[in-house]
Amino acid sequence: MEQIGYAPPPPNLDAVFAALADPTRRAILSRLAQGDASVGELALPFKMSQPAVSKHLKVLEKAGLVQRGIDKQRRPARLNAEPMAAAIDWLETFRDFWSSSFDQLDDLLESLKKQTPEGDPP
Amino acid sequence: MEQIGYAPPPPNLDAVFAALADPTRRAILSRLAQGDASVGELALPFKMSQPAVSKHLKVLEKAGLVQRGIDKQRRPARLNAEPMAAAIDWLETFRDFWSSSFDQLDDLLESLKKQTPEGDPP
DNA sequence: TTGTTCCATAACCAGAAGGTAATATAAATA
DNA sequence: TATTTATATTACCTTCTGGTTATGGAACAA
Repeated sequence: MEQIGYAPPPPNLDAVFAALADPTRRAILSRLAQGDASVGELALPFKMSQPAVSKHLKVLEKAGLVQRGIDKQRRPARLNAEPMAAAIDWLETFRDFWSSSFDQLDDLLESLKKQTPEGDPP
Repeated sequence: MEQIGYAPPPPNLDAVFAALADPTRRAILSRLAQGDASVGELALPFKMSQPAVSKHLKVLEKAGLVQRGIDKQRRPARLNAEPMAAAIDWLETFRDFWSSSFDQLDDLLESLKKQTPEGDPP
């Protein structure tokens, strides 16, 4: 028995969000939250070919969301949620903006009477 | 002055995560966190054509992350972070899995000695 | 050894994504 | 009215994505 692919790369938000953008992959992650699963086990409930699932797993793996093991002929997948924390970290920087969504429309109407204001981007 | 596109659609995680998967779009969102901006203002710092930015804005709009206004010839974009909350909600369901990332490798090694366990998917 | 199970890989395809340049449109300005 | 400004739209191109079938290889089982 072995383990491959040590030292998962630092979370790449591009890859992480892209991986999460597919419903099949999110379902796979949810499934893996209940325990490791082989490719075959994952392929069953989704009416999809086995190679398709292998592809999805590879996308999840490159995003660091899944690690693979080796167990006889199987290559069990295990959830690695750390990149999700990175995604949340990024999203949290916007937290201020969804607490005050009340009079947001009023704000918009108001702000547009003046000219558009400040700001220099990345 | 007017406002268009009322009643933003309920957050679609597919669209939200896909929108977030592009670094230009994340940069646009960060920029908008500092204040509304017109298309031209957004296009400047990114060395990209104006139509490209318009496309990105449309993706963000469909994901509900941005609302557009009308101010004379301008169509200022405003951040709407609510869909981010939905994204976080989904991600938070995995929170258990990134607190215990210590001996995760050991866990993996251990679990693979037995057969793969339980679980029935979506 | 032979077959079977589990998975990966290759080749292929249609459609979506991300970019461009060129053009059209709408509102402000001269 | 003519021009300029701000944005959208169109047409086009290339690359990526998500799926397929077919095939190959490794490990177990008979």
